[in-house]
Amino acid sequence: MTKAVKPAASEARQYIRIKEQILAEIAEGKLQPGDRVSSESELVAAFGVSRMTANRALRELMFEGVLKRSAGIGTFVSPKHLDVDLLQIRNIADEILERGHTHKAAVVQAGLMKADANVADALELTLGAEVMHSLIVHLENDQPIQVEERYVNPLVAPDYLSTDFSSMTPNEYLTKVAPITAFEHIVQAVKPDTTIRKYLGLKNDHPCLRVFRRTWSGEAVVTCALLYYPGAQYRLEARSTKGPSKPVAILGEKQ
Amino acid sequence: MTKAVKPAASEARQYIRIKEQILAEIAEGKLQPGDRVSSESELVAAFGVSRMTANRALRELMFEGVLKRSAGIGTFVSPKHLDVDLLQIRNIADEILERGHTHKAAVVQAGLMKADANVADALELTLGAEVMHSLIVHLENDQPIQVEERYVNPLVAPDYLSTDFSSMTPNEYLTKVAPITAFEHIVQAVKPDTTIRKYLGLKNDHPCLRVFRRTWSGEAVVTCALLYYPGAQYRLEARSTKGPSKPVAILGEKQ
DNA sequence: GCCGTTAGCCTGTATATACAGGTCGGTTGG
DNA sequence: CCAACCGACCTGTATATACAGGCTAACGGC
Repeated sequence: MTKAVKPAASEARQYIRIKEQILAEIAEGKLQPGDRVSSESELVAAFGVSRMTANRALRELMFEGVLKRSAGIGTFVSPKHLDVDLLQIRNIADEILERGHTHKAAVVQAGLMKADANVADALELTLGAEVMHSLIVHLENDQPIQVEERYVNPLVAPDYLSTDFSSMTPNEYLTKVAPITAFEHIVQAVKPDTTIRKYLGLKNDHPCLRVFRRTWSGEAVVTCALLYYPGAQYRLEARSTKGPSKPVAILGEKQ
Repeated sequence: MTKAVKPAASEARQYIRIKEQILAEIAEGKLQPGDRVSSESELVAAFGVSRMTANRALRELMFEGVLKRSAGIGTFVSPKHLDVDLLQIRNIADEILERGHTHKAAVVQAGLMKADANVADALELTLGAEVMHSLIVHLENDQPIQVEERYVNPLVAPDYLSTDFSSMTPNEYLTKVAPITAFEHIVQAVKPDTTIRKYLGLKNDHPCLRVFRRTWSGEAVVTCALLYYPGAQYRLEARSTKGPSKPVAILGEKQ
């Protein structure tokens, strides 16, 4: 036992290692929903950590919905652990073309800028780092259908700004140069500000769906974007893998 | 100094007390989004706890999206602290309770009805089949926070209507009788109609997030629901399993 | 005046230890 | 035979301590 000094040099934090191993075993099916996972003291022995560290790993996984714990019994893989990996990351251009319509992208703005606090935070870069920025309006049959404000990590996709967005959407390009390994979507209903209203050609009180989306490739954040959709016209679907294949009318809407 | 024994008899756990006080100060406006909250060592002094306990309280509030922390700077109130996790299918009651608030469910309507075309389609039943229907308003601290209009497949959950929804949410009950094996979420931004506005206490032009949600148990559709959230206050998060753990400010919102 | 060092505060991580209380199975006494 | 008890194991909470590394402001030398 090394004497309570620094544990793993500059390596991955201990509790992260434990979490990763458990997640890996769930991913490869070694641990099934309902299965019991190692107790805190078993992890102490296996990883050579203190119980508080094992406790933290298990507690966080419980918070994240992966595990369920109960005192006196043990820790178990949560039964409702669906593989949620796909929230349909679709290309807006493909969707429009599928409907038999034309797609155009109007680049309103594109250039370099220094990251402010929010952008730096979102891209996991330092304050003031140089990032690429673009503002694009997507048109379906020449009608605006989406406003896309995007910030791109130049370390991952240095050639972003020289892409021709009329032949390839930003998303398409970025997916090509850096395959997505993780993503995050935060969805809100908002009243769009005047700029967005102007680009989308909306009336004052028109509700709008705003998606804040970030994608990762490995450890690096590739890009984050604010996507504005005129609300009533657009829908975002999230499905588990076993979900439905056939689209269904949303209740409360006229067919 | 009391010697590391039992701290507060059988009373509220220390870290919960700290979390509750911070949440209370946010609720009553004493702490505004962006404000700095007490540092760990200040909490140590104020509550007479160890730093690890203060650390846990702050860390959990960060996980829940209430606070943002950065080493060397301090801990700050997150610009947004209400959220719903879209893919981690969470219970609205749990979420509210976690925030230290009270949850009540007001059953506005409940009964049997014949499925119209849309409902039959959504539940994968035949037109005119008998289905169960409920309209429930969820209240957080007696403020309406969600309207839930639900249709339930009687073949899967025949006892649905006799459930006591004050002690158990519909979702909770249905998950118990029929474990979810798949789900579908469709999200839209809408202008709520007068009925929904009335229940949520919203102004005319307030945007609203509407989630159309269906869940399966095996081959059968268990239930479908329309969930209305007051838009600006609410957000939905969708993440891949390897996604970020730390909440980030949404671009375009003031810090 | 400018720049670099430093001291001090902050969070992040990790350890060892302690006591509480829940659950379960086995042993013991009626 | 059954019930009551006990001990083993588990999680939950809390403490005190330690070292790391990010950030800032103040001080001092050139």
